Amino acid sequence: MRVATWNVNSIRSRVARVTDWLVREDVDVLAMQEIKCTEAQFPFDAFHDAGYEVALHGLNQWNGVAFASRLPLEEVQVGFASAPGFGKADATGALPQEARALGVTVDGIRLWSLYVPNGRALGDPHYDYKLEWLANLAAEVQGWLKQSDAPLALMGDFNIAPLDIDVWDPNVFIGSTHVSEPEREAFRAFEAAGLVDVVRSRGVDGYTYWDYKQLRFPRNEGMRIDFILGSRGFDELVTSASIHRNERKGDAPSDHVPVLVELQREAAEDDDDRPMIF
DNA sequence: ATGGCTGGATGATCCAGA
Repeated sequence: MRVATWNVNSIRSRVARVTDWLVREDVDVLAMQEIKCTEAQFPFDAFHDAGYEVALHGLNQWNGVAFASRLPLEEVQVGFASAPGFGKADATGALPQEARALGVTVDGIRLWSLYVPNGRALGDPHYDYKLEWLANLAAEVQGWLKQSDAPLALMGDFNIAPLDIDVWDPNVFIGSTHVSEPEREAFRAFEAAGLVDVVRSRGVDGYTYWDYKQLRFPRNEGMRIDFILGSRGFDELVTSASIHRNERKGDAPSDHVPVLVELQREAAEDDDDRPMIF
C-alpha cells in the first residue's frame, strides 16, 4: 500500500495536478492539507473519476484537511477532543475550532492528516496556539497508542523544521517561527511518545517546501516541514520512502511537495495469500 | 526598498502563508 501526504495549497486550483500524480504514482491513500474549501466546494468528481473516495474537514477558505483513498475510509474522526480553538470567543467564551486534523482508518491502519498552525511570529497569539495545539495532540497520541495496537501515523504539514539541516540557512531563521526551541521541543514530544520519522530514518534527504517568493525553488532554498511520523508497528511496515521534489516544478505547483511511503502488507494478509490446502 | 509569490474573498485591496 502506497500512502502519501501533501499540502496542496488549495485543492480547487490544483485538482488536476493532484489526481494526475495519484494515478501516475499508484498512490492508494493521500492525506491532504490546506485544501482551502468547504465540503460543498470540494471537487469530488475528479477524485471519483480517478478511483478515489474522499473524506474531508473544511470549514471555510482557510486550512482544511482531507483524505483521498482507493480503499475504504473507516472510523472518520474530525479533529481531536483536546484541540484548542483560535480567534474571537463566542458568547460562551469558546474559541472557534479550525479545520486542521482528520483521522481515518484504512485497512487496519490509523492515519491522521494534520495541518499544524503556522505560528506567524514568536510571541504572537498564534504561536502560543501552535504550541498548545501540538502539546495537546502529543497527549492524545499517547492515549491512542495505549488504547490500540493498530499501526498509526501522523502525516502532514507540521510547520516545524526539527533540525538545522531542515532549512537552507539557519542564520536566516534566527528569531523566526518553525525553528524555535519550543517548537522543536514540541516536535520531539511525538518522538518521545513513540513515533519515528519513517522517511528521514530511511535516509531520504531533501526539503518539502519552497517559498513562492525570491526564487527559493530555483536556488533550492527550502525547508523540511512535512512529515510522516509512525508508530513502531507502522514503521515496521515501511519498505521505502520518497520526497517528490518534481511536483514543485511546472505550471501552478503547490509550494509543498508530496511525501510518500510504501507499506508491505501485514502478516495477517499474507496468511490469506497462502495456497489453500484441502 | 527588509519586498520580490500565490490563493481566496471581496470588489483594488486585504489576510494568510512559513
